[in-house]
Amino acid sequence: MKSENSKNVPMVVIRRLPRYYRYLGELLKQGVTRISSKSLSEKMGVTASQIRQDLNCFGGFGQQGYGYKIENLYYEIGEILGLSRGYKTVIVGAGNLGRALANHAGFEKRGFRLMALFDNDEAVIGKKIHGLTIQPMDHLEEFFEKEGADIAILAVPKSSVKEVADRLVALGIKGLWNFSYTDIDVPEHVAVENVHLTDSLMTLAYKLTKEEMGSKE
Amino acid sequence: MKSENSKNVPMVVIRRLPRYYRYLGELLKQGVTRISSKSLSEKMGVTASQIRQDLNCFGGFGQQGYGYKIENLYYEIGEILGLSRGYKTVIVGAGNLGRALANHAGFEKRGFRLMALFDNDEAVIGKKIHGLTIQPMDHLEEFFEKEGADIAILAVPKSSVKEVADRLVALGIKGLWNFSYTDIDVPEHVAVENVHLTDSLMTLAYKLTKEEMGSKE
DNA sequence: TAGATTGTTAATCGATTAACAATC
DNA sequence: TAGATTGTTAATCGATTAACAATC
Repeated sequence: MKSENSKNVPMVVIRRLPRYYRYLGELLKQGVTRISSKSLSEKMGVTASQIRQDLNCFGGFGQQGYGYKIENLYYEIGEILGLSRGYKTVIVGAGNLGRALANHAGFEKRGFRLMALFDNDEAVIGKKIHGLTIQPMDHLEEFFEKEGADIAILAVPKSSVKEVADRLVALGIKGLWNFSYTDIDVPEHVAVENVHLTDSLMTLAYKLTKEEMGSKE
Repeated sequence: MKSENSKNVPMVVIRRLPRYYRYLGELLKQGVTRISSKSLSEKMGVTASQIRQDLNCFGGFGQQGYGYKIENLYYEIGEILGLSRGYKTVIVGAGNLGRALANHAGFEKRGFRLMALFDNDEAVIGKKIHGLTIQPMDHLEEFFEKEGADIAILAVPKSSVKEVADRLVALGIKGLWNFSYTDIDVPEHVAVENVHLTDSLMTLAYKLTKEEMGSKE
């Protein structure tokens, strides 16, 4: 058993945890109770070595000669990620994307609590989405005083994301999930995770392009 | 100048190209015409070495003693990614997310052509989104016969993604942009790019959790 | 020309895989 | 116990950074 103080786990390992979590959840749903790194590796298309190395960054979750108890491992990964912490989440920018994200089933299932939506467009303010009324941006400060929030989902246009991010940082936000087509610059203690959709689509385009080149030569 | 046949550029380099493209586009908009790897590296928070190494996977785009002509480099990266190929794109699954993606401004600006939306929910079929009428899934085969498509955006629930993906592969799709909360299994010649939103949110949660742990100890 | 900056090689760093002793 | 599989160390592989000769 390693120290709880998982100080320097490389980010590349962290980014694999949600995928493990996903596969383990699936197995659990199928009623499977234990699994070896070898058979999990075959399902996931990675090496068993990598799975064991990754998990051992956090502690000895397995049992020699037996493998891993799926329920336990699933729970532990959830804890590492902080899914039981019930992070309070707000959506800033209730356009098409913001509203779609509000209705995204997965987030609340994974323990995130959607508390409010904000926008400055009169056309959407007052609309009810996923049981919540879209509030004007002016209410942001008051909301943070009363309720507070851990995570803000940034679904605003590129042009306003800088200003909005600064405002949220001033209000004490802990993490920003950024969907705008630009990187944002925040103090080091604020966590940022970017979802650059256009970047991802361009990467897909590259793969097609490469495939086409390959077949022509 | 290296060979055009950019066969073995590591994926990790490819994934950085859209970000270069983004920064270069921004500079271009600001009227900047040339840049050195050093000053670009400062803007982007990466090393100048990495920029030069990355770009040299594709050819000598720069000029010693001068740097890179932004317009030229921007164009070249666009070509590498295949942005001028006008990839025909369809959205399968016109729920909240699918409809939001249809309205996403960035894609058409980057050369992707949205041709059609499909869904099997009577409640949305016939609705007009972004100038296109949502069609029933039955029309898929006919559409591919008449028009064809390169990329399908998969915004269907996890439960049907496997079936939908198989169907699209049978129709000759070249790339799948997968938004469902599951990995998909397709023949090797079909490109897949996953956008696992929940995975990304969990990664963000980890960062918050780590931050909190750190401040408590 | 002198200064600047690339393209590219070599050195370093980090991540993945292989191997195996420990042990359930 | 014997077989299986982990945890962990060592070996390999790949990616990043540093350095510098080439050259604009």
